[in-house]
Amino acid sequence: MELGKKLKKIEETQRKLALRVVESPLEIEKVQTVAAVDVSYRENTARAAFLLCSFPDCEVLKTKVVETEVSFPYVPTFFFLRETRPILLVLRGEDFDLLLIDGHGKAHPRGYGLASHVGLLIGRPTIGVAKKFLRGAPERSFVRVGKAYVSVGYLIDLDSAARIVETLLERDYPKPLRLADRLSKRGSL
DNA sequence: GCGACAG
DNA sequence: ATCTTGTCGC
Repeated sequence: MELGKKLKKIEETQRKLALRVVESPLEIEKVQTVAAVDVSYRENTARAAFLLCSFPDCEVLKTKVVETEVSFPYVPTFFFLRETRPILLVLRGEDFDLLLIDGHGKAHPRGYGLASHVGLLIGRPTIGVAKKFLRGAPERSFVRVGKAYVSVGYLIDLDSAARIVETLLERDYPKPLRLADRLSKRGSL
């Protein structure tokens, strides 16, 4: 089956899974640790970085890096096909109260971006944090915090997500994600 | 056919 | 995301 046809089927899957995204307030007082993940590429290798820090202080508690073969090309609005695997790999065995992901959650044409997909798979609260707006995102599905576009990933609501990202903001971008980005690109902090 | 489009 | 020189500004 050609790629276009496959993507059509995947679109349907995204719409179906979007219905299973749980959106609910998260008690910020109970958040003690926040994790962030980011992925960088080098030829056919994806390098996923995991960073755990305390909340709200954001003291780095742990870092981890794993590499894996890249399995899918980057296709806008199908970004999750490319990054889900490396992310699940680096998250294996890790624990945290909340996860920040470099990509959109509900701020997506079908209301189901990478952050929602990862959240649904691991059953933990996730927040989508992107640097750019994605054409086709539903009205009011995101909020601007600093320079970031924040949206609901899973098990959280937009209000809680915005407040948490606000708390972690450093130079207009959440610190854990900046560190995870550096970690994935350089291999160390 | 052309343009736009998370990372 | 990644490839990359010089250049502008604080």
